[in-house]
Amino acid sequence: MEGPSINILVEEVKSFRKQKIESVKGIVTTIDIVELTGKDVKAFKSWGKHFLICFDKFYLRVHFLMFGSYTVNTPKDRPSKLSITFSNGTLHLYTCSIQKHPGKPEKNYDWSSDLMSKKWDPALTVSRMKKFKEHQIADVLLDQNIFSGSGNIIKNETLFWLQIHPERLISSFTHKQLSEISTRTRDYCYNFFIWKKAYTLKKHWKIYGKKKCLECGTDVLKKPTGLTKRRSFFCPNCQK
DNA sequence: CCGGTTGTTCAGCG
DNA sequence: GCGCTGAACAACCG
Repeated sequence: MEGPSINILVEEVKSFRKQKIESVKGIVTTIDIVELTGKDVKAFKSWGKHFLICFDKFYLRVHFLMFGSYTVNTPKDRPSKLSITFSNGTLHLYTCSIQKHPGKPEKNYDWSSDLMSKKWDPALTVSRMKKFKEHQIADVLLDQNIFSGSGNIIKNETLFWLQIHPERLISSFTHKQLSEISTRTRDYCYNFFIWKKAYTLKKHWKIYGKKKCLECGTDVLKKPTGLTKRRSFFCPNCQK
């Protein structure tokens, strides 16, 4: 699950904000769920791919990784990791990593790297990119400390949009190009958010999962690239 | 039905 | 203590 999806989740649970937890259940073992009962949720936040459930003196950090999912109200046909019931509904979390952290998330998170945040800072992003001169752009676009919330779909689609080869090194770009890459990645995240809410995300994929380049008809290459070895889909003709 | 994956963490090594 | 590698985990889709 990529960053924009977490922002959609935050929207979906808006009605639970500032509500008291009536009951909890789940198979999660990393936290003590009993103590959640009766507490008020102060806020739901996101940072990158992290979904944060904030309480007065601590917060829960939920990460959905590859296979995580959630539902609001309608449970799935298997036990949830954690289900939180309020007077007006229940949030069910499945197959995710849940951690409890003391204090406020503001102490641990810097939103200047979060692509979906109002605090996202393009100049800081470019300066962070420049520290990885000999790394491939595809790897840097997956680095959560630089592009918090970016994932493999966002990486591939943004690089195709920019007609950039995923294995190009950071050192091969000018400052202006790095700036362009960062702002387009942010723009793609906003599109992802809109498209996903409209259930038209897949329809907009131009390279991810494709066999032929939609621009020129060339066979799309599908290759594990860089240190991360995540699959890069790219057109060897269009992307330089 | 099998192979692949919208991802991260950690053990083990040199 | 570092950088690097591969394993482990997990559920759904085509």
